Amino acid sequence: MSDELPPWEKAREEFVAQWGSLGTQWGINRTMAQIHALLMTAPEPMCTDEVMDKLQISRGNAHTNLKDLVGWNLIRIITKKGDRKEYFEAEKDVWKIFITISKERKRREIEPAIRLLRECAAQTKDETTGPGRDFHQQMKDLDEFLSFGVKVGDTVISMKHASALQWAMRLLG
Amino acid sequence: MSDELPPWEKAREEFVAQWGSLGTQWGINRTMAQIHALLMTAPEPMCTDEVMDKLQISRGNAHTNLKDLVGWNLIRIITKKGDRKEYFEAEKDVWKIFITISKERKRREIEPAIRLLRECAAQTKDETTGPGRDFHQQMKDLDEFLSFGVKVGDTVISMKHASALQWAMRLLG
DNA sequence: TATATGTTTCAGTAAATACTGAAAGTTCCG
DNA sequence: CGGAACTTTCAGTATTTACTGAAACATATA
Repeated sequence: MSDELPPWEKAREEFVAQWGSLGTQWGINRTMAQIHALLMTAPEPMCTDEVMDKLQISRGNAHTNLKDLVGWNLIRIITKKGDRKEYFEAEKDVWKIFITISKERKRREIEPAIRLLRECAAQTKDETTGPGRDFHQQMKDLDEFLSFGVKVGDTVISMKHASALQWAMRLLG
Repeated sequence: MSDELPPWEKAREEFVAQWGSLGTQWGINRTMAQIHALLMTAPEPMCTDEVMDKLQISRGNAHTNLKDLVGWNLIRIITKKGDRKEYFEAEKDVWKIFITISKERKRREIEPAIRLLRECAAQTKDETTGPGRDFHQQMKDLDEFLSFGVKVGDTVISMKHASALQWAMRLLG
């Protein structure tokens, strides 16, 4: 019952474990981050049972988090012919991962915030003096900043990696 | 016992409540996000008791989260002469808030990730074939991407708001 | 020094979140 | 149809995280 791990798998296990911890700081649950790390470093697509086995987690947990990752567009389902199982494969291209995460965060986190800010600004648009006016202005400032950020973000994620790189280099240069 | 709220305070209460919910999605606890929202929209610095009262939370909770926000450099302590109480005031300038949050997230979330990636890359630097080599390359790609992102971020947050704006405008074309 | 005013800590508890495992559901195939 | 192979759901439970409230601590002032 000796488990001889290829040496790189040792590093991989550390990566998976630690990436999980880091994920929690980002408001991502540990298991989801671990599965993502596991698949990002998988030579081949993996099925649910393999994931369960590697991470020592239940079927329900593996299933839920795999499907959540599919929902984030960070992994996709692969089917092999003559095999009814679903296999999962992660996007490995760093630029594409970045774009995917940016889009999802924009949709889930930034846009709702902007809606709130506009709602609050609208409710106070008639305030023209004192604290009421300041509040209105603060809502507008935050809205403007986030909206502008979204616009910049949209431009960047519409770029090819090479163009974005070139553009960023000019900034650093 | 009627509580006549100035109309803008109605909007403010919604803002505080909702900002709290949004915060949880970012991995920030609800109370901390609410206090931040409260102080960002406070006409005057507030003391612990005022925060407790407005948000209906305990002294311990208020205290812990106020101090955490001070630790994030998002609010600062104000003392008034002839008054022993501590008052808290939030940074209201949107660009400064952005810079502060960027710096803290870099320190708490990005830098540890980079350390992990380098550690894992180092452990596999001798892998020259097959999955081991791919793993090594993936660690390097992720490292390079994040490190480059940090460099760009550092440049941006070292800029005056106006310069950053001008630069971003050029991108949007 | 005694007291008043405020701050900090923390053990206990409450609430939110994540996980398990088994049952129910689905699809394919003989 | 009947059952094998796989996926999905979800009630119950475990774990983590957040919160309370009271006691301990600190400091200024009478």
